[in-house]
Amino acid sequence: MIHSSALPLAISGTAPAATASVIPYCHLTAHCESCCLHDLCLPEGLDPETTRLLDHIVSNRARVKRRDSLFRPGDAFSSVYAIRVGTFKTLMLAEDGREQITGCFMGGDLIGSDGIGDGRHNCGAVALEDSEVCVLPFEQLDELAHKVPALGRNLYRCISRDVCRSQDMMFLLGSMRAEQRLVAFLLNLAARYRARGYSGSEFVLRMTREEIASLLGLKLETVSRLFSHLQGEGFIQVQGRSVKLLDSAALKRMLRKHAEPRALA
Amino acid sequence: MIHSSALPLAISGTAPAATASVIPYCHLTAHCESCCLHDLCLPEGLDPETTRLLDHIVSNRARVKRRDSLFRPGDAFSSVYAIRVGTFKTLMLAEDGREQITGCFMGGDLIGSDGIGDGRHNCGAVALEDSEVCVLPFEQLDELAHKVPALGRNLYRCISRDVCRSQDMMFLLGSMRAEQRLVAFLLNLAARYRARGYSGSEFVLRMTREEIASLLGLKLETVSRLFSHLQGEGFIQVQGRSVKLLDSAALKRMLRKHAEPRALA
DNA sequence: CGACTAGTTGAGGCCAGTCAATGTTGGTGG
DNA sequence: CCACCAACATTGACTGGCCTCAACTAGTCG
Repeated sequence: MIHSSALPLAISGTAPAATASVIPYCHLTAHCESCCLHDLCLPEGLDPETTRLLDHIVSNRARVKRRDSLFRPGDAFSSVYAIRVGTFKTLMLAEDGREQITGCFMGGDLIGSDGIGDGRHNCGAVALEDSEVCVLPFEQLDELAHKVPALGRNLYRCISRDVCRSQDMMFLLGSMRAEQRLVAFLLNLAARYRARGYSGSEFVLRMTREEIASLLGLKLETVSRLFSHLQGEGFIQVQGRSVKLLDSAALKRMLRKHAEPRALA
Repeated sequence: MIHSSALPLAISGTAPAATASVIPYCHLTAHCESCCLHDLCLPEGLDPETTRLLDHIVSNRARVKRRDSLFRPGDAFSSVYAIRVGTFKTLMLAEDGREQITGCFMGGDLIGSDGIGDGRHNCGAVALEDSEVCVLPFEQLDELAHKVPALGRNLYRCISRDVCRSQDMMFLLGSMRAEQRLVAFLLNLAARYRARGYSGSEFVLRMTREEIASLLGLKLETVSRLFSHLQGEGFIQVQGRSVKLLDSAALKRMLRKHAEPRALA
């Protein structure tokens, strides 16, 4: 059982008490300017001076332990968060407690922008491993953006990309079969790891089968079976959460057609 | 057959030639200040002076005829659009030409923000009936937002709400059964019509069964059957595209449980 | 060791998809 | 005005992909 509700919140909405549990992060090593994710994150393309200004906005950098919530659905919105290290899932809760995972985010991704709209977070964010985020109080961010147009632009861009990401996900959920969904998920992960300088053909999943299933609108047994099947076909190699993509070209081909009526050999 | 690709574009990306086909709209009746959608749209909460400034930004108001595209997937991004009158669907195209509908938008909604991210529209927007939009060139909008912080805030809010809307849709596609999806869709429409001063219990669908099916990740026959079934249960009344919600409470109850194990009578 | 979590695999059932026939509606032209 | 046609919608019969239920394995932690 995941006692997520019993675990202490790393950061919770605006409650001052909660921030006390934030483990202080060494500021010497944490500057946008020198951050290796610079080009994937908010400061992308900004000049050094602006980057330094942005650096001052980052009120604190927080560690979030595995399974802790960065924010929860319904929490008052105050900040957006840039992931420095680690991985997060975003989720929504049904009335009966079941969770629907809506996204998987890694270093350089900005999360929490869903709260700008009406001051409350629509989804929650939970760390999939011990992680670190830069806390960007939105008030201050917005203020700085008015002084530095380029930053405002970048912020719009980040949020807009979130819209696109969600649209892509709706496309996946609305029009792909189970196997295609998993393949699309794997290829998406691969591309994002590659963009971050890691191997795009060999990586470790941060999610359980159940979490992957939830994200893809499937059941865990189905995901497990699909992994086995893709391995059987020689397209991938799976060992628990370690995945190796053996034939990316073949995988990409699987996304082409909706349901090929079994073409002849 | 929908010859959408053969139909003239009302407005297409940045090509100046395309704007020639925009049917000029009577400017006398089209001011944000006096627009009845004022409170649902970008100028929400802005003071009269700012609203007037925003009004000047609206370079033109365009009529888009039924089945015409306002923008297409891959089009260069230049503007966002506020719907004045009518309804639009947004869609994405698979390689094989099939379309996946990702949203349904009506008066007051802002569409096109998916293009801010990387300068190209991720999805397309097609009018479901003869419609009118306010064209908001993003460059100018952004510029004005720097002078008027409140406008910038509203713009962030609008885009963020888009993120929430997409998340809600992912929740629907990922965790609801067919009937629940249709019910959620109907209740969502009802709420939006109500917010616009129309009846929330009796309205006309702007989409075909096939379009509704695509939006909900189903097939048209399934949607048709579900309509018949909901009518049979006495929850709604359907006649083609005219829908009457007879028992909203019962409909809302249907969204509660994932799959009730057939409770006894 | 026992308890628990995570993952795999099998058997069977059901929901929604597929295929197909028919009915309905709305626009167009004789 | 009606005939005609195409698009839209409904309904039935059947199928199959994914879910459900269940058993079993492996790894981890107190």
